[in-house]
Amino acid sequence: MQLKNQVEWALHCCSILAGVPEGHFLSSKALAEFHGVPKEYLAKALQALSQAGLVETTLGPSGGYRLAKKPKDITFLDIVEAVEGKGSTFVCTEIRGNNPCLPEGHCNRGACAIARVMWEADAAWRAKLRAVRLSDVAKMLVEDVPAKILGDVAEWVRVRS
Amino acid sequence: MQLKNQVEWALHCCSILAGVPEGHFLSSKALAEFHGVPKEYLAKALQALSQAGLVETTLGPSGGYRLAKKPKDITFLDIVEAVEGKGSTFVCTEIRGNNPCLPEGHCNRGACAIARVMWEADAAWRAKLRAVRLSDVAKMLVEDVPAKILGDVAEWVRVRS
DNA sequence: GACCCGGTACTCGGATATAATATGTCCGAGTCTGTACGG
DNA sequence: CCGTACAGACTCGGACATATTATATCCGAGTACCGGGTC
Repeated sequence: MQLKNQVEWALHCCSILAGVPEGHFLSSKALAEFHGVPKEYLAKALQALSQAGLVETTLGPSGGYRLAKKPKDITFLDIVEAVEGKGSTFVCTEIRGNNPCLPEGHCNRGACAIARVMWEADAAWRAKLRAVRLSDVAKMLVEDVPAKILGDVAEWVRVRS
Repeated sequence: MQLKNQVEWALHCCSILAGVPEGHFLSSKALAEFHGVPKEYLAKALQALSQAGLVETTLGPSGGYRLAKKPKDITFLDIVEAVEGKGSTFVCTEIRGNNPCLPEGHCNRGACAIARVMWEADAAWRAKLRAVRLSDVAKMLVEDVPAKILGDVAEWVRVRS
């Protein structure tokens, strides 16, 4: 099991979009160039974000994407679920129903014990992702990345938006 | 992203193997019949468990599988990792390195902020799985499943092992 | 009667096809911008 | 000089191929059991 690359791309793109000046948009082409990934394919990830209502789009020259909410109101989980879907990582196919020892017409009450455990773990994963907001990334970057580079990136975004 | 069906099968199989009488084995054929899944394919999941050292095998008539450790010493994480691999669900491809604003020869120190968050969530997921042991499943089943059925299953296993 | 030996049937393990999904690419519909023209 | 209409170019969005992974299946190597033969 492995998350799609698009998840990583979407997260990085949102992190960049958070720095787009008010009222401006950043095109998928610019985002693709910035991250060094195929433009056409990255567009699919951005589409998913758009359908999830996380980003807004505009067509035409100087069009592109921008966040639809404030960075404070977008969680990692929002982005991950937009790309990967909201379904649980574990799906119970109820194979316990094939148990030959079950009496005819037996009906299992509630979820099976194994599924419960797996779903709990899944919930813990999602809880961790829900706890981190896009605004938190900005703070981390300030600590990690030299101010000079941060400034250059901001300038690069400003020019392309 | 979705876990393989084999994970579910492996968990259920281990839960059954925990009830095999001391010194006996249960064949993949029996496990497949019990769960109503293709025998040959289930064997792959059991192979993974075997390679991970979770189960022991014997060939020949009355051969098959049995747990290599006590149910108390086998966690859900052990089983999941045996089938899915130990790799993180999130892989960082370091696309930040493609950032055009980076000075020549710039070397990123430490993991990128986004990867750190994703890995933390992954760790939380694994921690939940590590906290549940195979022996806990037996307790849950006692609460969920009528004693009559539990007894029938134990008898079924005894006959086939 | 006890021991040894060989055949048989059953087991696991890895190598091999098929289906589903993730990855990557392409083209068309729509719209904003910039310019040229007319008032 | 200002407003308007139009052409162009750029955007997103979905439809279309390819690569990788998951699913399912098959066959061979190896071993424990069982029966017969021998001491």
